[in-house]
Amino acid sequence: MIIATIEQSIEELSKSERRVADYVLTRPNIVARSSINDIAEGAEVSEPTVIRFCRTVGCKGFQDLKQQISRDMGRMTPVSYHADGPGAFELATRHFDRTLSAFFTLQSELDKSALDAAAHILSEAKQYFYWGSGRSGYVAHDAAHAMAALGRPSSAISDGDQQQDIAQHISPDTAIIAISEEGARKDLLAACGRAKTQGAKLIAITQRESALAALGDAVIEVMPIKDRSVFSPSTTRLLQHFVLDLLQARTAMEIDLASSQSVSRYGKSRG
Amino acid sequence: MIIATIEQSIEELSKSERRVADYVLTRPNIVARSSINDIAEGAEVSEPTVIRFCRTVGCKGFQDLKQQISRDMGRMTPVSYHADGPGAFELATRHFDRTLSAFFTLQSELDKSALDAAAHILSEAKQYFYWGSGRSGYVAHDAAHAMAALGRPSSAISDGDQQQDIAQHISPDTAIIAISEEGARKDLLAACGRAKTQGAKLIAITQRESALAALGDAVIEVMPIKDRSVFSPSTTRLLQHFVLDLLQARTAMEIDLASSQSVSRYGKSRG
DNA sequence: TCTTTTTTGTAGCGAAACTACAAAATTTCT
DNA sequence: AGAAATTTTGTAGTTTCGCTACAAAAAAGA
Repeated sequence: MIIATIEQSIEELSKSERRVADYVLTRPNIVARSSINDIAEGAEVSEPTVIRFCRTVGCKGFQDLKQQISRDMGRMTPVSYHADGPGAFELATRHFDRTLSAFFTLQSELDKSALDAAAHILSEAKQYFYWGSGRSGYVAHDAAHAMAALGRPSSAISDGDQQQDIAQHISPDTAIIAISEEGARKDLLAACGRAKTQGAKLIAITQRESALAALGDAVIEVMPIKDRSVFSPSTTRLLQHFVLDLLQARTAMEIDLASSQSVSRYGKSRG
Repeated sequence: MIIATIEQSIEELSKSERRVADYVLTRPNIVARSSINDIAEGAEVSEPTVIRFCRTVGCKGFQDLKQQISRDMGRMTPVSYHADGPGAFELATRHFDRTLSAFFTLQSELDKSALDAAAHILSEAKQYFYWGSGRSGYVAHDAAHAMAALGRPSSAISDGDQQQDIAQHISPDTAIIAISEEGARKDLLAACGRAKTQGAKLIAITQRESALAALGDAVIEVMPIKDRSVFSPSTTRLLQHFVLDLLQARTAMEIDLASSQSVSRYGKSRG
């Protein structure tokens, strides 16, 4: 943001200060590693002018300017991540690129309050079912495996019929975690709907505004990555894994918190 | 990704340095605006210890550390505000950081010739077995599922005994893809050894210099991510998934290439 | 237990950021 | 145009900061 600020306020600057601005704008990365002296020499002004420049563009001092520039650079880097360059055509590079940018996008779009809501549901449920079909089925199994470490019974079902059978007799203290890229599978939707009428809570890990998302008590949005290249690996399932890791960790915290609070309520009252 | 680097190298630090690490990790934003003195006092160590800490985690000095932290904070503070609970933002952020940096590391260390070698083996084999235990088992199943799209019989076995049974009667036109974080499971190693004596080819997806790696005809190195934080999601398995995606795509190309060459031999000879 | 190695802190140096003040340069007003 | 006022820029100096050299303390090994 500081870079933009400098660009905008460049007209209000004095002659010398403008030279500093030019110098900074043309090589921000270098400036972030330079001393005042370096910049004063480079822009051919005196050191205090550099400091005055910092103040005029809204920084507390030179250190502050450098820091804000670094921050900006951090924001810039991931966006235009080696879009081209030697070997950009190469398979591994392209795949890396695509995967990383998918993660960056997820990072910026992830709704943390939804994550909290989901973790809260899980912390209050007594048992978990992970439902997913096809490739999401493996994700479900993996997540159930990991979740078992929290001490609650958790299992994964990747068969639609089984899901429906279970939904018939599900108890209200159960949480369903439904995983689906598109969120449109009929059998999964039916099973989830049935489970909800039985009182179970539903956490949906799927695409925004899908039918499954509409059903969920908490919805963690994971966008399906469309990729029409000949050999299309499913990046989405990596994101699903990631989100479920996050959910597990968050739930563990939630449970931990709840138990320590109930301890203190009885054991550590002060007065 | 200095934050993740610090988290990962925390076990290699000395007692005092670890206190600095704790201090920095719990308030990175403040540290980015502090002097060495502030941090020395806050972490209750001497100033040189702080500098030594910077060096151990790979920074050039204290300034460099601050700058990298600022950069990270820029990356971590996207559009969405962290207006939600105290824990959620931190958790998600750190997890993103850790995951992305793992991918970056993998990218820089991935041996593409090993990938080619493995793809070549797969293109010549008639059937595939994916072997993995525990959490790697789910990875194996997922990969086998995806590989089936190439038209070769492929299956996943996550049980050690079954692996050994199969190894006994394996045919030489089989390729084993063994997936293991540590690469030290005895039953898996025994099965792989047996399969090799039967003439099968072995592709190892595991850590460098492990026992399993020593056995492999092609070895794709995936480093295990040590993380002793209370709730530790397995980033390594994401890398495994990724590498297997890459392998699948590369193999598809290889097969495609081989078939088109044999076509051209008869149909497109030039002269 | 004594030696060797590692870890941590003390003291001090040089450079860096910042301030106070004065000299130019620019503008304003007669 | 020329003096006063104002703004802009630079010089010199102060303080703080980052860093290094070295020594003390702690831990590990013999």
